[in-house]
Amino acid sequence: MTDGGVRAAERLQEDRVLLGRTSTAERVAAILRQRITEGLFEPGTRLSEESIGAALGVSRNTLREAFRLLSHEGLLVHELNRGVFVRRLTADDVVDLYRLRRLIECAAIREGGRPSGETLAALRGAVNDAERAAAERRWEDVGTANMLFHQAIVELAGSSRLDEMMRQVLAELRLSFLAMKNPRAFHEPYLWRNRDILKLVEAGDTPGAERLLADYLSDAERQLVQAHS
Amino acid sequence: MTDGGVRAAERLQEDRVLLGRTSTAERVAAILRQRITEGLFEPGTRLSEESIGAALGVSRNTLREAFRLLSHEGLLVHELNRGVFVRRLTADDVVDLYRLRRLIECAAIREGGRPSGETLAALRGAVNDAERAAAERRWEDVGTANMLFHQAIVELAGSSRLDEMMRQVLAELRLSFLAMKNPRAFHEPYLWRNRDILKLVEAGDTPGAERLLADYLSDAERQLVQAHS
DNA sequence: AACATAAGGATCGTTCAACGATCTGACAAT
DNA sequence: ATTGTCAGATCGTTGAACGATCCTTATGTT
Repeated sequence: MTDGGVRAAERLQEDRVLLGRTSTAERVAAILRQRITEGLFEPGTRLSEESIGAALGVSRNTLREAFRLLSHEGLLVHELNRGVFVRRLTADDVVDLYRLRRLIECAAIREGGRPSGETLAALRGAVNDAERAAAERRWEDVGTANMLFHQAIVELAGSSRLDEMMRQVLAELRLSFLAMKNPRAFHEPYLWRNRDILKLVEAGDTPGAERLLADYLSDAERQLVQAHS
Repeated sequence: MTDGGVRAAERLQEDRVLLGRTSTAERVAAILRQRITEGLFEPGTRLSEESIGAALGVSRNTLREAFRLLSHEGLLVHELNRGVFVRRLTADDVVDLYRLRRLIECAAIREGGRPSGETLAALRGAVNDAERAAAERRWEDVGTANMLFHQAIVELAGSSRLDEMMRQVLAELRLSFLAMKNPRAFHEPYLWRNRDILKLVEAGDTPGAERLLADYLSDAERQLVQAHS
């Protein structure tokens, strides 16, 4: 094989993740995740193996695997011999989740070196997506884009495990967003604040970005805690 | 019901978690976890559904649920249509894991308020267990007790989710301990360092404890990274 | 000899049907 | 009102089955 061929083959290795086929259980989990986060299944409701399995056309065994995936994400809670339920978050849960967000996101900004081109693109893309969604009055999508922005913030640290932890925190947090009756009033203001944070990150002003981020998180926590009590 | 009866019933609610029975899949996962961390299954080996299922006398479906649990803990990696393998940690993995340990444990010490009687007992118990194991030359158990000590450190923060994250980090880290050929030389020194950290925590010297802890983690990381390259 | 192709076996992914175990709710007995 | 009992619903687990995918080996081609 030529040198060029070797180099091309090496580059292809990066595409292996794109090639990742998904099992039926994972696809089922993705569907349920979507339905839960959009509020079709309210927190506390039980997800019957039989009815959902029949509705989706998958076997009980496969559905159970999907349930287990979502339980590990924190979206469902599994009670032995009783089934799985959509998680119901308490105010304490929200406090705990925001404690983790502060810890994870601030550490990522503080200890993350120069942002790679890839994450920088992700940050800008998330802000742009949020603005576009806001312009079209799709407030749920604004929330999603905002969350992707913060996921990208964590990527600054360059730790795959930290990324995974953040993913989990945000997945749970989505449940708490369901409690906000006015999505626009809740999500829209953070759009501007994210853009401000992005500017400081781009300028290399780490302490400033961390300060803005901390304020952001405190405000969001306050709103959500109030909605959960 | 009398007032006393009501109060007693309320207190019983705290015991509900103790009542948690375990499914077969969870018990199977516990067995496999034990076997993996004690090195019976070396990193990289494939765990066949058929042979292990037959050996343990459980069906393939149940075994697959156990595999999924351990995959989420990071002990196994699942490759579609190829099966599950005992995770093989790289030097990069060790670096990442220690970055998380520093973040989690230092934050727990820094932000944790007065230690509750319960966690204080756990901290002392872990140190005592480690010393007893060392006296009896059970070096693997010394390592286990040391890890329980650091788990208790994280409990200082009082965050159930942080506890869970730490559990996961330590579970993966166990895999890296397998690479150390001399368990005594590796585990024994940390016994004294843990006792020193405990003293400072008891004395309320938070910054001092954090400093000792950071040194501890740096040294351990260095040893493990070397063993993984 | 190097490469491409094909065949075969092993293992996984998924489904299905079945039975025992457990939970829940309702009704009867005290 | 409390307790005991029972039936229905649902979960936990099993075993068998079949297609899909991967790996290895054998075969053929250049």
